[in-house]
Amino acid sequence: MARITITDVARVAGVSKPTVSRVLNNHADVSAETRRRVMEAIEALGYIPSSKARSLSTGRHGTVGLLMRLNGWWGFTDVQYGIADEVERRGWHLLVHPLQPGAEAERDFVARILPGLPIDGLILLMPEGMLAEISASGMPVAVIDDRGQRPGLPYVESTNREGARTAVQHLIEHGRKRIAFVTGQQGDAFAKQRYEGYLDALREAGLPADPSLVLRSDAFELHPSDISTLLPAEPDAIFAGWDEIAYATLNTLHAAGRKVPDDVAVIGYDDSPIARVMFPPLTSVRQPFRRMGRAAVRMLLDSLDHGAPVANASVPTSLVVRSSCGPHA
Amino acid sequence: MARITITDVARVAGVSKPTVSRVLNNHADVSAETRRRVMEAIEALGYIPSSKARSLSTGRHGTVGLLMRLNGWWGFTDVQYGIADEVERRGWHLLVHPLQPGAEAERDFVARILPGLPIDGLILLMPEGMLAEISASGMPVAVIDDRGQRPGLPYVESTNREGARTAVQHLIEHGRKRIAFVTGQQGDAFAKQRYEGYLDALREAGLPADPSLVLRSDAFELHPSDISTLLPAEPDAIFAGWDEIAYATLNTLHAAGRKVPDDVAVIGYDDSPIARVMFPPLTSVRQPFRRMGRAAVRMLLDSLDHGAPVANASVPTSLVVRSSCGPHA
DNA sequence: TTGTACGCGTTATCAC
DNA sequence: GTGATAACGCGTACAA
Repeated sequence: MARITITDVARVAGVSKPTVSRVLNNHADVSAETRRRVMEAIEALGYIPSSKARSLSTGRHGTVGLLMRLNGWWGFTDVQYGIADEVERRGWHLLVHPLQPGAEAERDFVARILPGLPIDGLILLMPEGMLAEISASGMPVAVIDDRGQRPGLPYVESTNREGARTAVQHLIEHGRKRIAFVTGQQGDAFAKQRYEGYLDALREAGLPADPSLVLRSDAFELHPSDISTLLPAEPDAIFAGWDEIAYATLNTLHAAGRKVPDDVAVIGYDDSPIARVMFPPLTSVRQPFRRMGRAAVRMLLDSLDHGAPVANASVPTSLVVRSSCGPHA
Repeated sequence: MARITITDVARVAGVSKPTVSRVLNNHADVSAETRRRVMEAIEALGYIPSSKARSLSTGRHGTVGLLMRLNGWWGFTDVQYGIADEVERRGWHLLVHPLQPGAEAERDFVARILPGLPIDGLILLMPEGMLAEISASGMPVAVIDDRGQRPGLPYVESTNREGARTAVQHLIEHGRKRIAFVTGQQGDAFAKQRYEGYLDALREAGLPADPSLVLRSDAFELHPSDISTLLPAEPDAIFAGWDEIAYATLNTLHAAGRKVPDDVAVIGYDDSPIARVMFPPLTSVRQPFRRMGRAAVRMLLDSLDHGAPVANASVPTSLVVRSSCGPHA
């Protein structure tokens, strides 16, 4: 049997095609009686609009794109769920495109692939280099990234500075006084902000900022040999820039014979899947990945739908308390 | 400036629209000379086909759907990457749709949402209940699931039985003789298959199958109080049905004062992100999630493109050796 | 408030 | 091997 089209609905309802279209798109200028008749016909026929025809006619796919890289980062799924859910809530769809690694592949993507993708906007998660080119290509974009501001583009970040402050406050509430801070990628905005939050908490508590308790490295990965350089300063707590560093910190402390949390409390950042199974289970700051995805969608679609101006969003973190900082206060 | 269409290309190349279309779609019946002229015009104009118009004309979106649930499972990203990559390789696209939890939401999905999605086929990852309804709705489907066969539907699984056998062989090669097996969800196919593989390895090595070394539960989560019931049988190795159970097993052994791997070796299944950070780091069987995603795409598109018959695939696991089974043999 | 006429860009059909 | 023409199903001026 042939597909049921808007023409069939119009015939059954005894109206014209455009009237059916008006009803479908909630235009105001349709009488209640006509609208009812049309709705009945739609229901009776089981009519479902053709997204194909609609796309051609409107010039829109009703689809938002999301790029995904090979080296799957554990938080990706959560961000994607937030995006997908918000997108569907607004009657749009989510297209996921795998991005091949390498600079050349990225250039190829912008030049040859992106223009052919059935999408009306793109959400970029921690973009590496090609942001400017994409944006220049005319594709509307929203960025989720906490490694630096994106002037002129809508972007979402989480409250790194406040999250870090909360973490250090937690340590202070547990009676710690000599609190160390370890991070890698010190050049990135998020690492700087977490350091600022660390200083904020110390200052508010009237604790001195001791440089010998701070290790900020450019590296992505920190090893026990790095972290152990902090031990002579006798910290009674260590705030790690993210959970992987907290893991290396725990190993360092165990190897040095320090008990966690009795001798040294440890707190991480990100609440990654590994936090729960560390020894001891790691207290950590959780980033609101789903909400960040949602916020990005809202910014993108608001600008697409009714030309909303470029906006930014900063969503708050929360603290997940386990046992690496000792018994609750 | 207006969009460049097939008409522009035809005009510049001095041919008709259908001829350009034939070139674009690699139809054989175009002379080499004409093809060259058309390609030149395409290049010169920077023409990019409209996916919108193409969809309407062909009746296809060129898009495959993937359902995603809220309770993000850690392996989802990998499967999705495999799917996305294979889909793009074949010139299709991937649409990700969030599935709301609850039976009612699932019914609503099949009845009202699915027919309106811009997709031509659907990949189901560990579907819960609605598989039959979806399949009955006429939407082509491929299933990735290792919890049981799906007669009449294309599905992908991994070699659970062989994977388990490899794990137990690994323990045997490390000199272990009293090897225990712990699993939950014993009713599911994958748990049964892993048990079979465990028995296979014992049999091949001439080791007795001691029932007091086997714990098969219906539960999803196992606790130290469950697992410790195995200890009186004095196992020198424990094969856990999956990594979460291995984690509970490690905790149980530590609490009982058994050293791992000296007294008892432990091996897991899945190579989940937590395996690496356990104490000691867990040796585990890795499932080829990306390849499973790829296989599902191939089955789905082959049947969509040239009506390939319903097929199944079983992709092999691999062993990731860490230190929970002692030094290498 | 409703209907007529047309365009969106492509592919398929059928001549030539 | 190539070209004219007709769909595909919907939205939208514009007219009534």
